[in-house]
Amino acid sequence: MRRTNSETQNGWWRRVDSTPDTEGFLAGYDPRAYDPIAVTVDVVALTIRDAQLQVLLVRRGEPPFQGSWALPGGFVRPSQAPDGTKTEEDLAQTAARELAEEAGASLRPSHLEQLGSYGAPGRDPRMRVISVAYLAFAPGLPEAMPGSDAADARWTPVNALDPRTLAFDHAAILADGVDRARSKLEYTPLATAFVTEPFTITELREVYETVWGEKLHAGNFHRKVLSVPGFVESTGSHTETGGPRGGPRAKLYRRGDATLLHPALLRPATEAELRP
Amino acid sequence: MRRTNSETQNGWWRRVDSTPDTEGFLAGYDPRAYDPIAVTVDVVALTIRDAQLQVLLVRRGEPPFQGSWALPGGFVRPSQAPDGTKTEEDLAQTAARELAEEAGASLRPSHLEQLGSYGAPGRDPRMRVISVAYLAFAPGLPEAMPGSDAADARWTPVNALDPRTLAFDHAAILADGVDRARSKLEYTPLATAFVTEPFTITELREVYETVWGEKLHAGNFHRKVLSVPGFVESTGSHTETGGPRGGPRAKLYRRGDATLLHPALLRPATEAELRP
DNA sequence: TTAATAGTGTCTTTGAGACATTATACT
DNA sequence: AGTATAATGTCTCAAAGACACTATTAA
Repeated sequence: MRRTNSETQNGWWRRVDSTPDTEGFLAGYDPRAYDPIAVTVDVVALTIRDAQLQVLLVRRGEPPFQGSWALPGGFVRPSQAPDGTKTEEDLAQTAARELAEEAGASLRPSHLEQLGSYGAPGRDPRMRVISVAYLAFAPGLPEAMPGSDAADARWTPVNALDPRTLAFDHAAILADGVDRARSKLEYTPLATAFVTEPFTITELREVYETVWGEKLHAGNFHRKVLSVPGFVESTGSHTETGGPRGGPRAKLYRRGDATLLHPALLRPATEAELRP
Repeated sequence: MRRTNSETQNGWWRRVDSTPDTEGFLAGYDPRAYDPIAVTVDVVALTIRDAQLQVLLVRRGEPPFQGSWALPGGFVRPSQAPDGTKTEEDLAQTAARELAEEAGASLRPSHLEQLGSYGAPGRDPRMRVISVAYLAFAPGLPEAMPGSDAADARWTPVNALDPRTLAFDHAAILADGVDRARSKLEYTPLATAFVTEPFTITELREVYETVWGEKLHAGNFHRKVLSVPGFVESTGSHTETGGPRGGPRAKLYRRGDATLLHPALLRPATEAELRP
């Protein structure tokens, strides 16, 4: 149906004032007379800790799904509060704010992108809720979770997670987020979002190995990364020491200016992914 | 902020009943006391007609943006209407329905995927509106638009379109949709969604040339398509006649069973796309 | 001294692209 | 006949991957 027709035809969004000027149009809506739709923003925040891909989860303190773990998120603030305060906020800003409030201001994701929206009827038992999911990459924090607005938030290894323990359809959202991360490593330099600068080529390779879940050939990976224009750029310095079990000191790099990798770092195609 | 906290802390979604059981929780919301957020679904429907990439647009009959062209779309139906009717509908179903109602039931997109959500404050002057955009591919229809629910709907060449004539932020949504289509042709067999079966390799090449906007080498393209497992499969038959200006009759193919192209059909990298 | 690691060298295979060639069918 | 097109062949170059090798550092 056309938006302009739906307003008058089915009464969902009723036009009280029938004059076609904009003023009357704006005043004519009375959506409060009908069942509302809520919009939330949920965040799949990924990091690498202890050589594992981990996701930030918060424990729900109230029903529904009380006691279950869930993705951090919250309702989108409407444009006007009951007290008249204007709080205009973009969806991405909402995602960043939710993340900071859940995990503490110290969690500054180095990458944040929209993942997709989830709006199946019944995904929230209370009402129709459309959730706009965001995907965040953060470098691994050596310390534990900093002081946080949410008492019960923690990083959880994705592999050691029973999907059935997640609230709502968050298991599906998480799976989509991990899929997105895996494929984005192929043709974007986003692996650098998981490490802190400066970093070594080996650290970068460990990002790929952790997210993809497979060992890569160190020598070939090294040469390949350096051959992609703009992926990384040298800092000119080395690590202070060699590895914990020996080996020469590694050269240090920072992020390059490329937005796409060309040629890409393709993972070997799995037959199962190519065919249904 | 955590979802469970936001409900009590800032009063956006007020809990009237403080007992923590689910029943009380469900009854406790009173979102009608606050400014609502509306959710719409808009569709970027692309096809190829007259060797041009075209998008389906509808003319708005009412303000805002009265007289402007817009993407087909409409409000998402809440789970319960005022008369008590339950209308449970998925977001993708909503997109398909909007498309059918705008362009007539004959428009059956051969591909429909979610493109992204657009929720910047002020993108709709009436109220806060979150739009979930979908991307649809349809084979070119030789006839004009069939009898339709919307009187003023038409296919428009994307290139000959002044973005300023589009309502809301639909120019940005359209640009994102075209970008997505261009890159999806590289690593998925979705070019076949723009043609009707059976098709020739030349028809498939014309899809790539039209969407990418550049000529491809016919011979190399031919060999490449046939070398990708599962992209197309032969029907064993030929076209009835040769081309309008001569040439042998072409073999006919149908879609294969691949979901990803391996190896992919990469377009030559533009330097401007790799660097900022 | 032993072992592990960073980084480089070499070879093979695959694939992309430029270009040529053959066969077919329309005007 | 002349021309356009479908389909295939050939050659070159780039890149991925397997493997080897050297240099450097920690235990």
